Amino acid sequence: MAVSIEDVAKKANVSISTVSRVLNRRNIVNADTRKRVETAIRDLGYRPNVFARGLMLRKSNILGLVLPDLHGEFYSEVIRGANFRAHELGYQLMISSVPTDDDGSALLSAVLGHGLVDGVAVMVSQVDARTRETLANVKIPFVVLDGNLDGIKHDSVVIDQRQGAGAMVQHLIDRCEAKRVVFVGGLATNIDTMERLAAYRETMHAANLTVAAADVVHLDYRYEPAYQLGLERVGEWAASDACVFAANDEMAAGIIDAAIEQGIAVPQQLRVVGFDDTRIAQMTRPRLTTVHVPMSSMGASAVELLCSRLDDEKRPTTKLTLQSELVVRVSCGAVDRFGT
Amino acid sequence: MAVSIEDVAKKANVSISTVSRVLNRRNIVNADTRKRVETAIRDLGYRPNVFARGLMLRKSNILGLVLPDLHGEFYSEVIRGANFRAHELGYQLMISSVPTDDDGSALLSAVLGHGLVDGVAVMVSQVDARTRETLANVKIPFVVLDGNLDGIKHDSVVIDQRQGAGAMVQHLIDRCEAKRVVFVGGLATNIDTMERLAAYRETMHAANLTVAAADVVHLDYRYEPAYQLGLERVGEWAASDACVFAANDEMAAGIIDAAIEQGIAVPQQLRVVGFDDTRIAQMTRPRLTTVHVPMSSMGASAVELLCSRLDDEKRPTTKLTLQSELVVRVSCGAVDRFGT
DNA sequence: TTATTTAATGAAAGCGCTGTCAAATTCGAT
DNA sequence: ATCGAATTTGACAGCGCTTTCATTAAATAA
Repeated sequence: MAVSIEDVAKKANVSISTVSRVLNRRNIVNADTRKRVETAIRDLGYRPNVFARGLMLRKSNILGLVLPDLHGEFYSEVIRGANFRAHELGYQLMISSVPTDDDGSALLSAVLGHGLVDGVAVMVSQVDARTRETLANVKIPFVVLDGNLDGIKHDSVVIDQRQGAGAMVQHLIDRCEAKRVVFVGGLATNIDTMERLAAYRETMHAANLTVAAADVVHLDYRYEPAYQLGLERVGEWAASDACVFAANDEMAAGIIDAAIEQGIAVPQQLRVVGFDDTRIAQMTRPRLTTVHVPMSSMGASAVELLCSRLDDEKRPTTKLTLQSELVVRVSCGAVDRFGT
Repeated sequence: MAVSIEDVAKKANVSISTVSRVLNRRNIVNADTRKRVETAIRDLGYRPNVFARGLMLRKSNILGLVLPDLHGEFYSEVIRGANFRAHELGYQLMISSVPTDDDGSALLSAVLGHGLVDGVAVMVSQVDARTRETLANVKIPFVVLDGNLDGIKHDSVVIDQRQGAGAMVQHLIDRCEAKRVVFVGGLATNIDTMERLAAYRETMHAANLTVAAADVVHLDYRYEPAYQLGLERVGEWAASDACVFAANDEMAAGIIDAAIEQGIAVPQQLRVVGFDDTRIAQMTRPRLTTVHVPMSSMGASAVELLCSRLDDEKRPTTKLTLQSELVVRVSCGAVDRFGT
C-alpha cells in the first residue's frame, strides 16, 4: 500500500490536518513544523492520492482534448502545443478522437472523459445539429477549436483563415499575375474548406476574375487523390497558365508531384500553393508557398483559455482569433525583387 | 452539484448499496429492483463519481503513454493505435512527451501521471543509466516500447528491425544488384538507428560487400539535413551506382528530392530506400521502397499488454516482437518480373 | 496581574463510492 | 406448521484527503 497522509503525520509527529495544510497553504503553519513535515514527506516519498484529493476538491487537473482524428502533421502539432502548455500550467492532457460518423455518443463520452476532466477543448470538423445538441448538454467548461456554436456558452479559438486565404489569392493575382486560379478543397462540408473557398471566391470576384465551375474541385485533403487529379488536369492547367490553390499542403504536394511526373515544371509552367504550413510544405521541391496556420498555438491557446475559465467561471466568454499568415516560398513562382 | 448515488437510491426507493450493486454486479439484484434503479439512473442522468470510485477501487482506468516526442507521422500513428485499443478496452489514454535532455524528473512525473494512471507505456529513444534508474523505481505496471531494461520487471513490445533492415539490404543486393549501399541514419546513439545499422553491416558483410567509412553517415531523421547531404553527395553516389538506405522515410524523401534537383533520375540513376513506411513513403515520386513498421500495432499491443498485466499482476513478463516488413515500391528500381 | 486577541494545532465531519456483514424475506423440504 | 437455506436488501465502516470548528498556547492590551 502506498504511503498516506497519515504516515507522514505520524512520522512528523503532527496531525493529518497539519500535513494537509503544508501541502496546500504552507504559509499558515509554523516554520519549524513545516520543515519537519516536509522532511517526512520527502523521506517517505509521499504523493497525495489524486482520488481522495479530487473527491474533496472536485478538481482533477486533467484537461480533455478531443480531435476529429489523431492522424498526420496537423493534429500532431495541435496536440504538441496543447500538451506543452498544459504541463506548464500544471495540468495533464487526455486526448481522444471521435470518428466522423459518430452519432454523438462517442463525442459525449470523449468530452466527458468518464467525468474526470475539469474542462475540455473540442475540435469538430463539421458542426451539425447532433454535435450542437451533444455539446449543449455538456456542463463542464469547454472551448471549441476552430468553430463556433451560437447560443451555447463557450470560449473558442479560431483561425482567421479568410484573411490568410484571401492574402494568398491576392498574392497569386498581384505577384504571380494569375488570371485563373483553380481551387482544390477538402470535402465540401468541411468548415475549413468552406472558409477558404469563400475567401477565394471573394478575392477573385474583387479582382474581376471569374471562377469557372470546373475550377473548384473537392477532394478529401489526402495526397493520393490530389496526385490522381493532377495527372488528369495538370496539362490543361499549365496550358492556360493557371495557379492551383490547394486547401492543404498534402494535396498541393500531390499536385506538384503529378505535374513533375508529366514533365511540367513547377513553378515555371504551373504555380501551386498549399495551406497549413505543415512540415510537408518544407518537404516538397520546389518548397511550398502556403499559409501558415499556428497549429501548436491553437492547442496552447485552447488550454490557456480553458485554464483561465477554470479559475474564473464567471468571466465573459472570449473568442480568440489567431492570424494565419502567408508564407511565400518557391512553388508560386512569385516575382521576387530580392532574387531568392 | 452533480447527482450522486444517494439521489438515485432515494428516487428508486432502495439503499445506496443496491444502487452500487446494479452498477457493478447487476446480476445479484432482483430484476424488478434493478429495473427501477436503472430507470432512476437514466432519468437523473447519473454518472458515478470517478474519484470516489477510484478511491475505493484503486483503479482509474487511465493508461499513460510516454513518448520521446509528439511530432510527426510516426508518433502520431503510435498514439492512434494505442488510443483506439485503449478505448476498446474501456480505458482512457493520457499522453506525455519527455524532452530528450530530461534529467529523469520529467520522465518520472510523466510516467506517474500525478499518480493516477493504472499503468504506463514508455518509449525511450535512448536508454541511459538515468532512465534505467528512474524506471526501476516505478511501482505501477509499465511496458517498454521498442526497448528493454534488463533486470527490471516489465513487459515490452519491440519491433524486429534487424530482420526488416536485413531484408531490405538483401533486397538491394539481390534484386537491385547493389554493390555499394550507403547508410544514412539518425543520431548514432539512437536505438533504432543502431539496430538498423547493425543489420546493414551484417548483411553487407555476409554478401562480401565492404562498407567504407564514408558510406555510413549520421543525421537526425529530418528531411532538410538529408536534402542538404543529398545535394553534396548524390552525384558521387550515382556515379558509383550506389543505393542509399535511409533510416527513415523522411530522410529518404530529402535525398530523392536532392537527386531530382541535380537532374539525377530515381531510381534509374540512383536507388533510394527508406524505413518506417509512414505516409511520407506514399508521398514521394517515385514512391518509396521502405520497411513497414507496424506503428499503430505497436501502440495497440502496448495497451493490450498493459491491460492484461493489470488483470493479472502475476503473469510472467512477456516480450512481444512485431515483425517489420519489406515493402517494395518504385524507388529501389528493383527488377520486377510483373512489370509494374 | 488579568482579560483579550492572535497564532498554531488537532479532532472530526464529510466527499461519493464499494464491500462486508447482518437482517429480512422467500422458498422448499420436512 | 416448522426449519434451514437461499436470495435479496440495508446499515455502516472505511478509502485518503480537505476543511470547519474547537482547543490550546503565546502574545498583547488593559
